[in-house]
Amino acid sequence: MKRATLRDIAQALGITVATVSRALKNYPDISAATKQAVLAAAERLHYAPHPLAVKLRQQAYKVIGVVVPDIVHPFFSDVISGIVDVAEAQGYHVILSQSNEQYAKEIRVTQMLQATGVDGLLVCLSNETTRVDHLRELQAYDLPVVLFDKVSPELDASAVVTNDFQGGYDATSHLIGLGRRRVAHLKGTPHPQNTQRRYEGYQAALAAHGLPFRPEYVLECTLVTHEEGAAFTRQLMALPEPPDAIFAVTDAVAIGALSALKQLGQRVPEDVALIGFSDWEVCALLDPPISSVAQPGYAIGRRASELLLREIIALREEQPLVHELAVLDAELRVRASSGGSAGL
Amino acid sequence: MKRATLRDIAQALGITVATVSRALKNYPDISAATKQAVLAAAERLHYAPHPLAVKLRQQAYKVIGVVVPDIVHPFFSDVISGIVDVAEAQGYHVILSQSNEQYAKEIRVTQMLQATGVDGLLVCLSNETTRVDHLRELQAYDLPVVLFDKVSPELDASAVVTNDFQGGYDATSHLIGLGRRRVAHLKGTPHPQNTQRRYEGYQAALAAHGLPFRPEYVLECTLVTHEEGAAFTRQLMALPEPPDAIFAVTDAVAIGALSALKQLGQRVPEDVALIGFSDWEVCALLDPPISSVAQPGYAIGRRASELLLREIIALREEQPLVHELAVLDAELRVRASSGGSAGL
DNA sequence: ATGAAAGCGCTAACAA
DNA sequence: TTGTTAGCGCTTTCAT
Repeated sequence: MKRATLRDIAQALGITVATVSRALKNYPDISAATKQAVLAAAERLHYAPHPLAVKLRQQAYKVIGVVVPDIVHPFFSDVISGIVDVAEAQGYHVILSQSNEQYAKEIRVTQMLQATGVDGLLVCLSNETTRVDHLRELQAYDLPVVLFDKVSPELDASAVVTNDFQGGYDATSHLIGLGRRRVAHLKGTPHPQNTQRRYEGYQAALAAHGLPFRPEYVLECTLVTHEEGAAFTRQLMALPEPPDAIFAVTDAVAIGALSALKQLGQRVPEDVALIGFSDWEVCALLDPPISSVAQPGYAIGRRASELLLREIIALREEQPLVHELAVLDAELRVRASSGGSAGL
Repeated sequence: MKRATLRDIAQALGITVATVSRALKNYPDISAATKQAVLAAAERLHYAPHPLAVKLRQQAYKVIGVVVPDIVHPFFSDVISGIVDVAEAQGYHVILSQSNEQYAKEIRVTQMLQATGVDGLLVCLSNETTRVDHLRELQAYDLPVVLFDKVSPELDASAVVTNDFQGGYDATSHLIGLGRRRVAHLKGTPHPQNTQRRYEGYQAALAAHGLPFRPEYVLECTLVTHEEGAAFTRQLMALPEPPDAIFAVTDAVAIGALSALKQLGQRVPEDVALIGFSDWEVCALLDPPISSVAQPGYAIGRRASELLLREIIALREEQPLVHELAVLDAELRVRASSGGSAGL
């Protein structure tokens, strides 16, 4: 069945497309009779407006593009879900792309998305990305861009991020609050900045509680795998004065730390308390369940989507557009690995 | 900066848009001089074709719509990733929607996607969905639809599914091959059919190995949570003759079974061997690591995407379109919970 | 209350 | 080799 157009209806009724168009969107000056006839014909012919034609005419696509490093990732699934929910509620659709953490692919997909005619772009930078010219370029074409999670201060754009500093601070304070005085940190790399902020939060918490910063208690994970977590934990426990608590930059690292500790015969949390970051579902299922700091993925997605849609609308109405940085708090989820009672 | 159009270039050069259009897509009959001039002007003005105009003209959007019950789900993430990879390689974009397992929302989003003008639709039916008229309707408008994972024989369309029967058969045979003779199954509900097929595979494996089907060894999970898995496992172990192996319809159920078994002092796999379905990442991290049957999510996404794109092209070229049902095998991942050596 | 016509930006058959 | 023209399907101003 061929798609019905306005002209099909017009011809069937012996009137013009203009009249049909008006009847369909109940314009004031239209006779009840023609309106009925048009509606009936539209129904009968299964008429639906051609979206491309409408959008070409109105110069608005009602589609936003999203670029994440990796679709298959619990955090990004959450974010995407938040983005989609907000966008759909406002009649927008979401086109999804992944950069696979590659700078070159990020450039390619952002350009493809622009070429597809999206009204705006939501981007989480890849780990490889240090320059943001490809995004500045898009902005130069009046395409609003909002960054989330992994962002860059280089780009003059709205952004939504987790409060990693607060997360790191809370995790460390929590361990100290348990009475631990030798708190180690398995940190991430300086770039991207997210994990660096967690490290700063760790340092700030030590300072705030009057504990010394001991460089031998800080090891830098470059792979951020559980194997690395296990290896570094063995290294920490081999110190003359081993730590009595470990804050891992990520749950993968924390899981590795847990298995290493168990293997070394250390009790968790009695001998060594442990906390991770991200709050993967696994954390709750391990033995003991691992405490973790939950990132507000869904909320980040919603917020980013809201900011972008606002900018799209502001742009269309030629209103001034002021960028906003939203920092959403991470939430401490205490479980047995840093259990309050057992740990003291 | 306003978007440059063909006319901008044409005016700047004192030629017509047709010539510009041709120069830009290196048509044969075009003078080297004008071609250079056009290219230079296009570059200077940052010209990019307006996607909506191109697509309206060519009646092809190069966008496909995807409907999944839930974006935040490891299996669907895999599928989506496969879909996106294939689509992007062919210059198509992917619009993502979720039905939240609700029939009404599924209808709404499929219609929204049609209204957005996608070239085709990839749908995983919600658990609530029993009727498929909303999809037949789309097909009637020449919109190709390909189902995946949760499909319906009611719809005359291509489909891509996991071989759940084979997965259930393999899991059960594996347990029997370990020497187990009292194999229980924590099954799913009859609808959707996926888990029913696993159950049928279980039954077939019993029969194939000459073991009796014992109804008291089969319990139906309606919530499919780990709490339910734990409760049913306690129920199984309270039987006069408790099972020596359990095949759980899902990893969540298997995880619950594992914790119940440990709590009851049963050794896994020595006393009771255990296997789940889906191969969640957690499985490998638990103690003992749980064997599971992996669903080929990424491959399903790729295949579904390929089938849909093929149908879109066939439709455009008015070629006959023959539907295809692709059944992809599930893969047994043996771990310690059904460890070959320890279990005998 | 309705029609005629222009135009969104692009492509392509036909002319010259 | 380039221009002219028509048209994709729709909206909207201007005229009637």
